[in-house]
Amino acid sequence: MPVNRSSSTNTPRPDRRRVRLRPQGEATRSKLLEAAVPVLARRGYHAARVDDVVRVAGVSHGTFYLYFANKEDLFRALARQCADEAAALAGALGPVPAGAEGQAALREWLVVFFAFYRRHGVVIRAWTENQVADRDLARLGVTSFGRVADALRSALTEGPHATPRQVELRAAALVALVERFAYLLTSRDLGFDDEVLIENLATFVHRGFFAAAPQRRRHSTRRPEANISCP
Amino acid sequence: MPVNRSSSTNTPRPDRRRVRLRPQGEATRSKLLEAAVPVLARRGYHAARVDDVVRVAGVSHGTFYLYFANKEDLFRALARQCADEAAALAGALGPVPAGAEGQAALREWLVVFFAFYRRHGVVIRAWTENQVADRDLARLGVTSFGRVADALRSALTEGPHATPRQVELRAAALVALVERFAYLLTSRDLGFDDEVLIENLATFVHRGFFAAAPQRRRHSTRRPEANISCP
Amino acid sequence: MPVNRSSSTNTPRPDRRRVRLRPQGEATRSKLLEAAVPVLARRGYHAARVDDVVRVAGVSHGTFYLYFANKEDLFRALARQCADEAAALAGALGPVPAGAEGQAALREWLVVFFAFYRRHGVVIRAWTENQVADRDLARLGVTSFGRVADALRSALTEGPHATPRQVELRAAALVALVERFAYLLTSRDLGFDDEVLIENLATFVHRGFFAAAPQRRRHSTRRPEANISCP
Amino acid sequence: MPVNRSSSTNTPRPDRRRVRLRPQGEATRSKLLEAAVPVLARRGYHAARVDDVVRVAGVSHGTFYLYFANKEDLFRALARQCADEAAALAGALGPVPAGAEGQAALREWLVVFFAFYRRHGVVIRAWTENQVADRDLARLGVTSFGRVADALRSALTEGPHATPRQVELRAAALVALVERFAYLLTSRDLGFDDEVLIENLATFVHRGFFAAAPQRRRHSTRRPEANISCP
DNA sequence: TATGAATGAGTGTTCATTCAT
DNA sequence: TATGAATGAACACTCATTCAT
Repeated sequence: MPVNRSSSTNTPRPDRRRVRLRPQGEATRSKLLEAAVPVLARRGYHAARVDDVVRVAGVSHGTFYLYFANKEDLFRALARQCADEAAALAGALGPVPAGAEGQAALREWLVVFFAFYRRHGVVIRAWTENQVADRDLARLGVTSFGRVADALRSALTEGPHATPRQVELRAAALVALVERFAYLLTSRDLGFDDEVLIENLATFVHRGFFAAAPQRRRHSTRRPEANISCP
Repeated sequence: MPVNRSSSTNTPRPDRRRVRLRPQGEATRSKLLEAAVPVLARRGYHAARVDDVVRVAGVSHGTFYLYFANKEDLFRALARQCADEAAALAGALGPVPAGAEGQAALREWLVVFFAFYRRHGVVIRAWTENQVADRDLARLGVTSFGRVADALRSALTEGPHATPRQVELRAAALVALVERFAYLLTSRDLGFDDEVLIENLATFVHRGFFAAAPQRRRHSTRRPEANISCP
Repeated sequence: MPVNRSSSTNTPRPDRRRVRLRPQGEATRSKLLEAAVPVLARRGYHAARVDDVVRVAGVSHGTFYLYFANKEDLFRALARQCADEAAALAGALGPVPAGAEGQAALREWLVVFFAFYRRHGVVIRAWTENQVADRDLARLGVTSFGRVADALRSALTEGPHATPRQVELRAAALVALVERFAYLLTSRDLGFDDEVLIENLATFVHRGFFAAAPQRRRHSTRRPEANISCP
Repeated sequence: MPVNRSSSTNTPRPDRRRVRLRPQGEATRSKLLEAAVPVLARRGYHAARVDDVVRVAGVSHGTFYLYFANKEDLFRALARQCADEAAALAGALGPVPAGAEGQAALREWLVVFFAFYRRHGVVIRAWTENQVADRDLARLGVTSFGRVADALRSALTEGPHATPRQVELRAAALVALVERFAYLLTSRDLGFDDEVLIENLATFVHRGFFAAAPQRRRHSTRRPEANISCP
């Protein structure tokens, strides 16, 4: 397995890439970007081969290097897309009040998050698992994911006794939980229906993290089948 | 990875591995196993090079193949170790009652779990992320991790309205949460002190998952610094 | 020979070989095929190194694997060429009557056979000596060589008392004899001139195998130098 | 495949081999020699691994080098055994008169030859196919086989018009024929019964090569099933 | 803009041989 | 005399990248 010869500090090599792309070029570039997603998803970043991407995209081997300096550059482009969407995602989470409308808002956001994860899972995992050698790229990941964490943090109801530290940790726990569920949902079949899972997760997370103060449950009238009763 | 790329009916390869090992051989095998952990941790399974392992172990390249048929076989051995410890880990979690002693028990178990994760993180991640091509190996992972999830499940207080399905999902959430925190704790510096993190996580998880029924908090007298107040 | 030593269910290797070749590619492929002949002839199949083949062909190491999946695949390609020519060879042997024209026909065929052997000796020997592990390949050998044997068999004059079994055995003897002489002729210097050897062999074989019925020799008028008198 | 690092012109390296062997050592040496035969037969000289020999012999890896300087040395020892038996074999062929007793004598000798070939086939083939790099070893082969050819030659009835050259060629043909049949008989199943094959071959060869002068066959009374009628 | 061809450093694996016990 | 352990050069094969057309 030839080692990744192109590191973060690349010697500037003759870059044949066009700066401005005509429609056809843009289309090819998109095809490659599209093709990269399933390939990376299936094999992971390290094991993904340019050859696979190229075959899926239906272009020749050489064409790849017309649009990307190297494998990492492709990943960088994908990461930039991901970062953009992550910013949008962070912005999409408004206040999550304690009531039923808060839970609904949370559920909607989770739906968006899962869709986001379904597309960018590889990149996200490469970020969350330190697989990225490139400094700038890693920073981009931290920033992007941090933004989402920030959004969650500011949405979290800070209990009266919660220190910033505690809120931070709760936000981290929440991100971890949501990310991991997204991973499980998208990668392997958990045996749970998507709808049900999201509904339950929303309930669960809303109660556990966003409810202003837990009420003593007395007369539950919800269908017990479809939801997780928060303990 | 030069894969027995070869053909239909090749001459059988001989497997020179020792069956019974003397102390010296056993020591070398252990050295290799030990050496593999940091290498795999640093590079991941696919990118880990046998060369690195043997360099860390301080043995020659050929020696490796005296003890393992190939890279995957080394991984298999590591996985078996991991599976054994996972079984022990699952057995180590007794009942987690609702009170303070329950939280203490949970914290102790988390300490053990984190130590376990620190050693076997690579294997666990390879399992949880489907990086393992080998069927049996994957099954071993599912089994092992499932055992831990089972232990958690049976320790979970099943609320009056909780269906088995819900308990299952809660167990999954719990495993995901704990595993992810272990990952974060062991791989990158979260900026949290281990002790504090574990203490907080124990509190957090205990309240969220194991408390029989949440009481309306009124006058919290705990040091707010050291704990996360469960919402 | 790094054999797909690997394990149960490996990631499928991709086979980057070109399907349709342009003239340049076709030329390179031919170069490799050509180069393989002397290399295999000199070292035999097992000891032949890909490195030698590419050095002789004057291409890089990687190029080899652009056209052949592995060493065995190269051999397979060579074998297919050989099989094709063997079929032609079998077809080239018409009836071999008892007279002088029969002997001449036989001699011509021997010339062709020897040329055939000179090119495909390695493959043929690998076949006749069971060096081929691949089932299909071995079958191809049996078929090809069998075809030649069949041609000889049907050309053999079946004496009045010859059972099919006997004819079959005689054909086998004939093939063995001719093959072995071809081997001796092409591989080491027997000290005989090619022309003379072939002429003698033709005479010898014709008399021994194809003459309708041996006549009592009385007054031989042939030049004793150039021929073997059949006993 | 590590190349054969020990050539014909070996640098004299510390030879730990005992000069005089005690009974136990002699026994081990014999075990190795015995074990080498099937291993070489199955894999051929180049592909035979010391490891296989050692496993079959049931001794340790290091023990091998107590008795043989290297793989080639083992082969040399085997070759010397073969050469000795070849000499005996050559001596065993007395005159082969034209009559029935001549044919019987020939058959007996063929039986011995086939047994000889069954044991030493690998060595013989390595000789006849120039697989031996060592000069002296190759010469030993030529000598040994030549001795057998000489025996056949001197046994051949030299027809009135046969020049020495012709006799030589006939002897070569005879050796080639017999050797190849021995190979076919011992290595793969021809579908012929051994007994029948030898009987037929004896008849065939005797008529073709040793009969003083062929008589015009008129009233054959032989069972046509069991024999090949010489053409 | 696109392509098929070529490259070669890198990596996994084998196996003859040596060595310490 | 015997052994298990260790070695490392040699070899098969991969794949990111460059290039000529």
